[in-house]
Amino acid sequence: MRGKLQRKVADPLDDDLLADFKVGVDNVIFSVDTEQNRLLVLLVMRHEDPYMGYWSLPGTLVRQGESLEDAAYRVLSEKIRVHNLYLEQLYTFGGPSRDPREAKDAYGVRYLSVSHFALVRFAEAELIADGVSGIAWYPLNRVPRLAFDHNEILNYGYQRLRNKLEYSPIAFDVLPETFTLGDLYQLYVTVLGEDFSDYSNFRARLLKLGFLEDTGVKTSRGAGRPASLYRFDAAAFEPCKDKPMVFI
Amino acid sequence: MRGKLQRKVADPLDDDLLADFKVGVDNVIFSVDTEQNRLLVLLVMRHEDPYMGYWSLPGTLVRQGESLEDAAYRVLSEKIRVHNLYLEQLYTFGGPSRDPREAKDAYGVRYLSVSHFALVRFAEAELIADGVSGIAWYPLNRVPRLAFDHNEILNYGYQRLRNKLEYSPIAFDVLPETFTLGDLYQLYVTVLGEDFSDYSNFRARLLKLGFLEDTGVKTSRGAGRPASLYRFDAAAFEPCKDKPMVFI
DNA sequence: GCAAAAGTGTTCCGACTACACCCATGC
DNA sequence: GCATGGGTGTAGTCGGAACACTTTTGC
Repeated sequence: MRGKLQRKVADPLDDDLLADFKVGVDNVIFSVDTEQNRLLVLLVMRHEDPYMGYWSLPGTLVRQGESLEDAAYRVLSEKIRVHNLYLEQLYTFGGPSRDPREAKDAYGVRYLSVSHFALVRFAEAELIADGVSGIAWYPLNRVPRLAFDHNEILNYGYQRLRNKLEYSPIAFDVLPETFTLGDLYQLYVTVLGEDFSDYSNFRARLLKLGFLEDTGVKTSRGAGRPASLYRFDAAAFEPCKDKPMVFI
Repeated sequence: MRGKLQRKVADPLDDDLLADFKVGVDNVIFSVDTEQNRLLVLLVMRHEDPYMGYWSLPGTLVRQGESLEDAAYRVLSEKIRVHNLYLEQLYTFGGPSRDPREAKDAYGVRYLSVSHFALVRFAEAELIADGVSGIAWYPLNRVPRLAFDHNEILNYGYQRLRNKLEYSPIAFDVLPETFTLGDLYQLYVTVLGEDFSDYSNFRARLLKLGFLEDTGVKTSRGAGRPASLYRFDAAAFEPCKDKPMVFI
């Protein structure tokens, strides 16, 4: 049972010293409601101990044969129906005793959380209500005390969101196929804050980068001059890849 | 045995579906040999299957009661004696079948690697030879095919090193208490490449930032004008924190 | 003196800031 | 007309790139 193959380190070490882990995936799922200028995060209500009655990040335990990323996508698809999204791994939280269940377990099973960060298109995202479990978009500034260390994970995810938005084209993963520069600006303002940049400078900078294609089609939304619809040109963006591109 | 507390997801799910994990920590440990202008990574030779005879990143399995970070520091301290270093979590690699041992195990135990990235002071680092296991600094451009997915992890770590060096003051964690601006420049050139910046511009930029304190002491190394020894002033750096500081 | 390395200064140019201003629509 | 939002232009400024130049040492 405990043959040579079971040993990894050079000096023979009893397997009993090693921790056994259940690995969970917790997702920080963001969405931007451009109508109301709000940055939202998806939370679910827990109906089991520990932390029964607390809101938490949507998560799951990783199954056999399932990759971490697959698990992250599964959590997401169990909670919302959405086509356009960006998802990446965030950080792994794995200190002992971050999960109260550890103490109760004679064999010292540890619970580790590989957190992921996602940005989804709000207009398109349809929450899946399974009858019992609560699920809701929370404005970021009204998030309550969450289960486990999920507040910490959420903060970490928020930092990542801001960085990604500044240095990567993830906004286009979450905007419609065509969009106005006003839409794009709104998205940035909602996440980064009102004073991150002047609109006309933002506009000039982005157009100069050359990967936004003007479709020529105009759209009118209520009062004001109709806006051009633009399209993100992935091919034209290629050269900008790797290069730090700053929207600040 | 499988009571209510054992269940996490809303719909009852058999625990047998969940994967059991052993969690490993693999470290990408970098060091800069400024004498020879080489970027080095620490590798150890494997003496067990799988991948017996291959070089690999130094790693270990996480023990009971041990945090991920603790495990990372333990690996490091088992391989080298060093006082000054920077260490942070890198990424978690956890796809199924990334470790050949998984297939042989009837219970489908998975091996997950929480990789860490470290930068240590080369002059001070003393390798710990334990008699049997090979251990060596490899120049980054001469790294062979490594065990597992360690080449991929190494690449990921190298990207992180470059980013950190550009945006964080980690260089000062790994330089002596006092150093010349030439030393600092050498470090940057070795990691980022010859053409990352002109020396005098690099110099002017850093001095203007105001967190390098001139000790007044001069040092002469062979020919050439003696250089001032500088000290990193952590207090003066505080305001620069968070702000993106670019050395490019 | 000469080479080598440290340190200073200067010019050019592109990029970002902060506005002012024109354009096209709904009402 | 006028409010509203889209779109363009410009003057001032800051900072980085490139490179010339000076200073201080060893030999």
